[in-house]
Amino acid sequence: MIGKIFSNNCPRRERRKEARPGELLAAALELFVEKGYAATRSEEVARRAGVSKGTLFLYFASKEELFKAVVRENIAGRFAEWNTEFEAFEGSTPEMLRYALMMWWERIGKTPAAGITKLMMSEAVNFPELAAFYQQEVIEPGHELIRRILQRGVDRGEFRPMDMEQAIYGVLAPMIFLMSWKHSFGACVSSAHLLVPERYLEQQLQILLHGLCTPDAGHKPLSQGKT
Amino acid sequence: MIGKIFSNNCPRRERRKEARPGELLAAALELFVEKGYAATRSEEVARRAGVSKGTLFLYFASKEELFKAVVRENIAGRFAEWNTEFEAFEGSTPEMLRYALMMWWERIGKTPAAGITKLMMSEAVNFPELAAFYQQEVIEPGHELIRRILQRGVDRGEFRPMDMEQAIYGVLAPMIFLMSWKHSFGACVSSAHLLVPERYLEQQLQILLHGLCTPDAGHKPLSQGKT
DNA sequence: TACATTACTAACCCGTCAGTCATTAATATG
DNA sequence: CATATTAATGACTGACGGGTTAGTAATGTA
Repeated sequence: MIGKIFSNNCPRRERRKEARPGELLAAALELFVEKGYAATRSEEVARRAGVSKGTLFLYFASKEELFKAVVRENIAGRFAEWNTEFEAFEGSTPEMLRYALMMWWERIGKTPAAGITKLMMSEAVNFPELAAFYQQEVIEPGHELIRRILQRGVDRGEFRPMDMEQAIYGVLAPMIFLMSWKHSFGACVSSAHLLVPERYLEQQLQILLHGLCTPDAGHKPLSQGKT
Repeated sequence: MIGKIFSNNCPRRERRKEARPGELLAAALELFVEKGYAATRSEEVARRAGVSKGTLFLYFASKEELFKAVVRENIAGRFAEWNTEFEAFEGSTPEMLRYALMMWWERIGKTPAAGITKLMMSEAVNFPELAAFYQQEVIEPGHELIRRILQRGVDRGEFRPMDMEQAIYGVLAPMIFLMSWKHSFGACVSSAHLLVPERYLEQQLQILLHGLCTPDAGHKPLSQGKT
């Protein structure tokens, strides 16, 4: 755990060089997600990790470097793995899209890491260096991943030909909205219950695939039960 | 001639009690949208409105009250008008949905007012009082408006029956995402051109209505040109 | 002209926070 | 034990920003 409390006879100054960076990163992730980048006090990060502020700056050169390390640890480092996973996928592209959405939800969306994306949207304007970093390390790989899925669908005749760039945002938007909402108004009691992530994603997927309209002709009806 | 520092026609202290509030609100809107709530310095708002910081606090009790006034002026005050406009609408509900999206884009989305929504998503967690205010004055009326449109579609047999609350977010998400993106990464050069609002909205509408799948049977193909 | 009112300003107060550095103590070594 | 090394500390600094207020000047009124 983070932030041990030493009751009486414990030494004030533990020396644990190996463990500090990880504990500081964990504390930083929590606080950045909770309060945003600018509003997070480095002293509080340190305290939550059970050290003093000086120690934080011993392991990370600045608040900005600390944040970059958090992003690398929690998001940027995972794209390689996902790319290979999707190259091996064998089902239909609609299935692939569902799989991608659900996997994303399990591994990012429902975890604290989702808060980082929301945070970056919030602070990109005020911290252009962080924005450029995020653009390069997260946004571009993410777009590439979605683009490949959609292209596969078009190539196999499962999706209509489409304006690819806009369609990428069509897939991205529901996910980014979900993260942003969950970490903003979703955290306020009065509206927390209205948006139910799993149901929302399921419905977004149905909309993406079939739209809202009634099945005019031989159009398959909305069947939510099975894979 | 001796000590005269004010060279010519530049009076330092104009007295224009009537004009100040409007000018301060305009300056505040610009700066809040540009930098966010917390990052906006009240002194800069004052300077942009051509007065000193003291004067700002003469007209608005606090930074928070200033912000609320900006929200009222630019968003909250308009729902009544929109509600009556939609009650008089006579076309099909898909047409109504398109009209709503396009009208929203013209009157909010493409204006600086859109930045306020993005801003609120960013700072809701850190300023719960502002969040509650916004929830009450903007979010709830907005939801109600969308709910009415979707319900009309279902009642008239144009839309499938649906989980109404999640579907509201299905309509809201593309709009909110567009605002957020436009005012965050959209403002960074490297990705600004990728998301083209008008085309994005058009495609979102097509997706909402017809989905991404190929027209299995008598399903209309995607025709973007006309009304 | 003399005096009253008030819109406006500049300077100030007080709290906050990223980052620094002299000091302290835990460990290693002999 | 003595001594060296270094992980860890927390008081300190300088800059910043919301809000206040004593005082100034524009206007009104006689």
